[in-house]
Amino acid sequence: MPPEDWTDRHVARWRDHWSGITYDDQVEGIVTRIGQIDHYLGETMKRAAAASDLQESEYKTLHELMIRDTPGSASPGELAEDLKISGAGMTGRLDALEKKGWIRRVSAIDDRRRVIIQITPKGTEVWRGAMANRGTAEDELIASLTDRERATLNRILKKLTLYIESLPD
Amino acid sequence: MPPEDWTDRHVARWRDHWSGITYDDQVEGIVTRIGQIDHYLGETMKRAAAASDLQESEYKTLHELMIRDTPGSASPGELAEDLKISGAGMTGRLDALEKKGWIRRVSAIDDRRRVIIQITPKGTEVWRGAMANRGTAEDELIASLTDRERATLNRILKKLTLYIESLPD
DNA sequence: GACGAAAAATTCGCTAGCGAAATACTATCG
DNA sequence: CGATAGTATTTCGCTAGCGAATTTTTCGTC
Repeated sequence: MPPEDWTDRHVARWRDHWSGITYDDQVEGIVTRIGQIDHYLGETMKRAAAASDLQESEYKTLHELMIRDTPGSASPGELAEDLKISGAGMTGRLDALEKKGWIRRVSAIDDRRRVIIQITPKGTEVWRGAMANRGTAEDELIASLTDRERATLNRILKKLTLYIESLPD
Repeated sequence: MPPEDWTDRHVARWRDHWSGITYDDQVEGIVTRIGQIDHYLGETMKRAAAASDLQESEYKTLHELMIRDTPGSASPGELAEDLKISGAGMTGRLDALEKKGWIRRVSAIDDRRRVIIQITPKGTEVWRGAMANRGTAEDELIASLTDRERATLNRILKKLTLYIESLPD
């Protein structure tokens, strides 16, 4: 008898009590497990951020600003899109980072609607500190898989992400 | 040359610009893809909820209240734990549902600290309507995988969830 | 060149959720 | 039995993020 996780029990409760409502075991299993894992990863990211006295949103924003083809430089709209938050939310995040002196806003030359967000030397230092300090919880989670399982998981997950990315916005 | 998803490009940017910062391609791939997929699933759930004039939080709460060994009956703490939100957040959600007449709060007999949340007939009706109306976006996403890939994905994801569930709280 | 549509960033008013604190209740231990 | 620790729920003050609206600028068409 293989061990059960929370999702197995959730799916069993559906089966036991609501036979009139159609659902697919496998779909529900995948969807629920992805949700559970993502929640855990979110918690580990909050802890990693906190280890450098950052909020998760600060950590994510700095990281997305640095890991790009133009490291340390991006428009608010690009950042919002990559981080999958609204423009209004992005403005709020940037206001907070600007206040702390980690970024600055510069008007774009080629298009006066545009703002360019640039990391400051202080912001770079904060981000590097956070990267050095980020912990190993993700690595440890994925370490519970074999090398082969990791490759397989990435391959299958990528089929899903390619599907999602093929959809119109 | 296999197609690239957003995560491939993200990982490439890391490699191209920050060789001094250690990371593991496979880990980053898995973690990022799970995040992307979960975000998409969240969006589909919001749309499914909206199809029945529900907020996502309302939809999730009603669903968790119904899909349990005691369908339609649970304590706030149990619901909060299963939904992975704080007790304070759970109180807010329940206040909103109670206001709409979809649930009621009953004092527990065996333990006066406890409240029992019970679904009302109206709440059951709303939930059934939402389930009937929930759309097929999840099914369609997972339909991009073969049967074998689905089973494999569930098996590997379950290894991760079992690891997470083995950790102390 | 004029006009309307689209785009970029921000503002505004609102909501969901958080952590800490508060209150009441229950369990355990000496 | 009394004191203490732990538990369940809610309240409180705060924050991040949302959708809609706003303002300015750019683009495309005639």
